[in-house]
Amino acid sequence: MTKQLTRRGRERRRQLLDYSIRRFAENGYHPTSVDELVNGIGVGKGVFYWYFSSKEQLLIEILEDTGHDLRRAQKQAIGDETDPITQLELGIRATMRWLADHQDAFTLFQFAATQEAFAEVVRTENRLALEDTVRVVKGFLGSGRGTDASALILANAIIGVSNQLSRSLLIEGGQSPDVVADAAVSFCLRGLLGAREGKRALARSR
Amino acid sequence: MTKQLTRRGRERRRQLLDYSIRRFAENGYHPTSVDELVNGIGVGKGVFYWYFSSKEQLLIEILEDTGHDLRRAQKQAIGDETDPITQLELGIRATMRWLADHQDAFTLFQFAATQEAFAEVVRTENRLALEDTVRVVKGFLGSGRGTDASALILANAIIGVSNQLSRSLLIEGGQSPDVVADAAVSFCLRGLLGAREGKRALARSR
Amino acid sequence: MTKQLTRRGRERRRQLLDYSIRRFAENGYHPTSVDELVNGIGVGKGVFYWYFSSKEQLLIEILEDTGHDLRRAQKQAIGDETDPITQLELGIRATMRWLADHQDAFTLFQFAATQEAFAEVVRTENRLALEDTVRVVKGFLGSGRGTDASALILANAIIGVSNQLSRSLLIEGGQSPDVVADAAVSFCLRGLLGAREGKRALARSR
Amino acid sequence: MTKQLTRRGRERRRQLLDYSIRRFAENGYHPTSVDELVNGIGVGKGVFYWYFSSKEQLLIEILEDTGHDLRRAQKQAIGDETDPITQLELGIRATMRWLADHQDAFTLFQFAATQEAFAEVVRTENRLALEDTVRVVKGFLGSGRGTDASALILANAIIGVSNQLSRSLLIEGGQSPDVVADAAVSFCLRGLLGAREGKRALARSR
DNA sequence: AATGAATGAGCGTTCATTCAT
DNA sequence: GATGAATGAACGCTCATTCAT
Repeated sequence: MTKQLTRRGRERRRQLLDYSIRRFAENGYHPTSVDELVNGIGVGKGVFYWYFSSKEQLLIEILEDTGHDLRRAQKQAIGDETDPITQLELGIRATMRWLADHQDAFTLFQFAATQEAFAEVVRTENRLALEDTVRVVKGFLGSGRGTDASALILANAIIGVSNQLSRSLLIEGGQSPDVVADAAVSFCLRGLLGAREGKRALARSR
Repeated sequence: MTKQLTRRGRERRRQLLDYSIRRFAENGYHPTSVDELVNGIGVGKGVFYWYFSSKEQLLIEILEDTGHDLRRAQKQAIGDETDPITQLELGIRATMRWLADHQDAFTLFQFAATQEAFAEVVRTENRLALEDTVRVVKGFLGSGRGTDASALILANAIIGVSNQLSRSLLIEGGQSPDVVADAAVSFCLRGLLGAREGKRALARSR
Repeated sequence: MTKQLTRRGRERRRQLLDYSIRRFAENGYHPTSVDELVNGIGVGKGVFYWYFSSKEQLLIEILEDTGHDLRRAQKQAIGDETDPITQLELGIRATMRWLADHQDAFTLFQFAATQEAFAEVVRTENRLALEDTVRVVKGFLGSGRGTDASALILANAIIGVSNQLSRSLLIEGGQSPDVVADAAVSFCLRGLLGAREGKRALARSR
Repeated sequence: MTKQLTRRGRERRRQLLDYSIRRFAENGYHPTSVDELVNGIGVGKGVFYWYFSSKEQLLIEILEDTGHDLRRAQKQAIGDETDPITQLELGIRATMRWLADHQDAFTLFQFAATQEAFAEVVRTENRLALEDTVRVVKGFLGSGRGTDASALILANAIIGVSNQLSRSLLIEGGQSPDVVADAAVSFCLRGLLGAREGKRALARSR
């Protein structure tokens, strides 16, 4: 299916991906023309279509690559840690560091989420990220009544806090990933601990 | 500056705004042409340029209108309530209800945030929303050392939770605004209460 | 369905049709770009797409217009003549005159017949032309066994002779439509008369 | 001039010719890219330009090859037959059989006749085919006043009948070459015989 | 206020051809 | 002989915007 590329081919492809991510994020996907991409790199227009079947497909591949890379970074950070609280903390820290290094990709996801053409990919990537978080949250909550619904809500809340803090403090506020991570971790842990207390209190009262 | 419009003129303008919001959200700002907008409404091309100086200006006006409307809804919900916790709860509930009714506008903000051309407006609107939230959070924290930095972080966390839960549970999950608001409120309150405890403990220890 | 055009609009459309017919025939459909067409007429490129949805659709409309016009000319020439032989002669003469005046259209049909994209239209137009001819031939043969198959063959033979003579003598040979028509008529009539004799002889022998 | 090829080279070239004839006929000359040709065969792009100097030159060679092959088939069918009527019949039968086997090539000629770039080759091939037919017709008419003009007309009529019947009955109608040939032969012979009668009557009357 | 027509720069994409390996 | 990569002009088409009526 995928074309077999020589080493030189793989480098060219990577170069196009990286440059496109940057320009799409800086200037917007639609306002950035294929012409601009190839001129920026200094190659002929045909090169683009040798490596990507269309501009749309390029962004799709960027989103997939990128989502995969973030999840990989999170998994690697957690390693074989078994305590859910530590897992959460390690995951959030890894996420902040990754977002600090890949702000452009983050912007592209935000954009792609608003376009029908990319909705499918974004949904898939979001689902995968959510599943990972849900898993950690469930480890934390233990099993019991209402765990599934609670875990989904809490996982979303955690992702919301992380994204918003990363955007406002890290990207716009220029703070360091670790400081931002501290803030996110402590807010989320309080939210989570309270949720577990609530669940236990509910269980005792029955 | 602003053109003086007849009643009929004001209705036409409103019609164009509403239809554009819907189409921009469904189909994307760039992929939706002015042609499509005027054809969809059934008027000639000139009409569009009678009411808006450009397509770009149209989206700017949408964003401003919309941001203003959300803040108005929040203020109205809070009314003259003075307890910060209740203020926060009323604000989050109003936000959820507004987002449920204006999902398209929400999508447009998300899109506009990624485009240089609209970054200024979005930043302004976000700043205003943040300031409102910060004010409530400060009321809650009381005054003291580190309040400003803490309030900014907490306000962002609250906004992050609200947005993410609205997106995933309300828009995609199809749940009712009030149920989603419950979840957001309880997560945020735990985060906030914990933060106040922490601050007090810190104060005592000095 | 079809856009309502002002008088000026109708004239522009006609101008585009006529110029395209000429350029497509002289230079080929594919080698002639939309740019060339609009530059040749001295209008902007958008004008083309105001009147035609695509270059392909333009040729389809040319073929339909043209086929309709030829049949109209033939019908008008035959008028209320009732003798089949005279009908045939009048039809062939009208055809030759029309082909002399519309050599470009003739070329376009020949081209379109070879392209999958236009095959449908060409088939339809050919069928209509053939049906008209078959009708005349049947009038000539009378009814009887094998008339249908014979009429189809004879009608095709007549069309083949007319087309080939028009191409080689009229278009390339530069002879007058009436002289070429004489040749076509006499060859076809001999072929037809012989066919009727044959049919009668066959009938008598039974 | 022509490159000296190894056996393998000759086979590759033949493979390219055959595949191109098919694709050009099915899909059109212009819409079929060199890329498609080499991918269809499974070779690299360079191979094409090793054997043919350009896509245009490829079609020219196809037309020449093909025209030569048809005339060869006709000559072989006639052999050393001396009776003009039998010659004509054998020629038409051979033509029908050849056309049945080479419908794609027939389509390509029809296409090429409409393109300035190939007009020269097509004219040459048509002239050669016409000369062969004229020779047979002259043999039939004998010599005398007006023979040349008559022969040209009759030869064209014969070719027109053959081509049209082949197209409509053989290719579209799916009938057998021999049945179609019967129809063409009998129509043409009646046309020819009548022409000879006419010429003799004319001669007697002087 | 409103329309239909027009503009023309610019877009995503294709493709015949070339060339280093 | 053959390949994968590259070129860049050209193509069909779109679209924000303007304008005469």
